[in-house]
Amino acid sequence: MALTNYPKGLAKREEILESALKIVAERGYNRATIRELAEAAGLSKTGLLHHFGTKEELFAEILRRRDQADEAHIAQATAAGLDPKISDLPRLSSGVPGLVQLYTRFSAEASDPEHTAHEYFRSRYEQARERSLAVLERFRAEGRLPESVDPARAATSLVALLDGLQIQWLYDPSIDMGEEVAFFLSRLGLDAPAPTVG
Amino acid sequence: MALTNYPKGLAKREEILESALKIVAERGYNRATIRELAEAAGLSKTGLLHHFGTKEELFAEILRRRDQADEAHIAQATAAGLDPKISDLPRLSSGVPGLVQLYTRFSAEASDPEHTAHEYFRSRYEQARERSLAVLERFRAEGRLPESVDPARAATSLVALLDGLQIQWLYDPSIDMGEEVAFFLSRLGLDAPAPTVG
DNA sequence: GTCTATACAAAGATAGAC
DNA sequence: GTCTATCTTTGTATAGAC
Repeated sequence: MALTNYPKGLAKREEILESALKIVAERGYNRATIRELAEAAGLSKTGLLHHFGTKEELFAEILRRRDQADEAHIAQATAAGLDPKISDLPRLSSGVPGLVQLYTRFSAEASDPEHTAHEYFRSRYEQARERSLAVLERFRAEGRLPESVDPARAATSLVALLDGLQIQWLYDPSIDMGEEVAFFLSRLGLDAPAPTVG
Repeated sequence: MALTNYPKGLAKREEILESALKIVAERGYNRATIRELAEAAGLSKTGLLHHFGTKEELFAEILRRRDQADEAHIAQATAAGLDPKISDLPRLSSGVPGLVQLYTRFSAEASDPEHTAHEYFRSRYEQARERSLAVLERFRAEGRLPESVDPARAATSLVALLDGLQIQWLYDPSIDMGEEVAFFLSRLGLDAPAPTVG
């Protein structure tokens, strides 16, 4: 099990991730077996495992990519002076059923401290809370967030809300995650305009 | 694969569920294999499967039991005139790591419409929203909930919050789910005393 | 390093005897 | 109603070819 940095290996990993992402997005996590992912990438089971070691590590990598893609979107929008809204977050990767399923299931599975991806999720949640907290504290400093709101509690709740909404949305796509988040933010007592990410 | 109603079968199923619940609660879902659950219940793999058909149905039944136990707790407290608080909800079965892991992972897995437990979760979420909505509308009628709050949105968010908090709590047990829920309810503008369930 | 073929273990499910 | 034996699928480990 490698993870080399040679050009050919890098390229192949990229190719594998891309086709795996497509399969998961289209057919869901349940149906994504190693054999299937390998075929889609045009190599044997073991050929695929050579690049990622285990199935779990492959999926962990897919989720890291998802995070990166979301980051990139936000950074790009910010650079373009678009001031991305927090309530737009669900419209990113959180709107792709297969990925949401992968993310939710994996986050439950990896709650076992022995799991390969445990540390990834632990620190991911920690960071999510910290980032939310930083945004809320900025609002506080700007006088846009009431003194009665504990930013730390609000940050944890916001992260939880995003996770929970994704699950319900899988069962009922008519749920408007963006509106729900906007609702929550408005209940925090944030004054207009709509709060931004960065 | 049966699910008979003969006394002996019923008793055995009860016994299986009880020992399975214990194993899942103690060691988590990942490590709970059919073989292990069968041994704990004192029969063979197939002996166990005879009673539930598939692994998935066994676990679905465990979750139904969890719901029923929670219901019973609430009903009992209500009968005793204790007026159970919404913010106490997380202290019920939501405080048992193995069960929370099972619940979360299963809810993600069963988002696939083909999954045995899909309908169970779909209607469970629907009911959870409806019940929350009913409570909030009662508060509205009593003049305790501001007109500015859309009860339906608040209900969906409340259910999502409970789900999301459980996941984060698996990774960081220092998160106080009860306090977070109380925080959310207070941001809805509910006046004291703390809102009750029934 | 990259990859294939073979072999293997564990899990869930099925068939049929008792 | 329960068991033994069998089958299939999944993920993984090993050996070795290019």
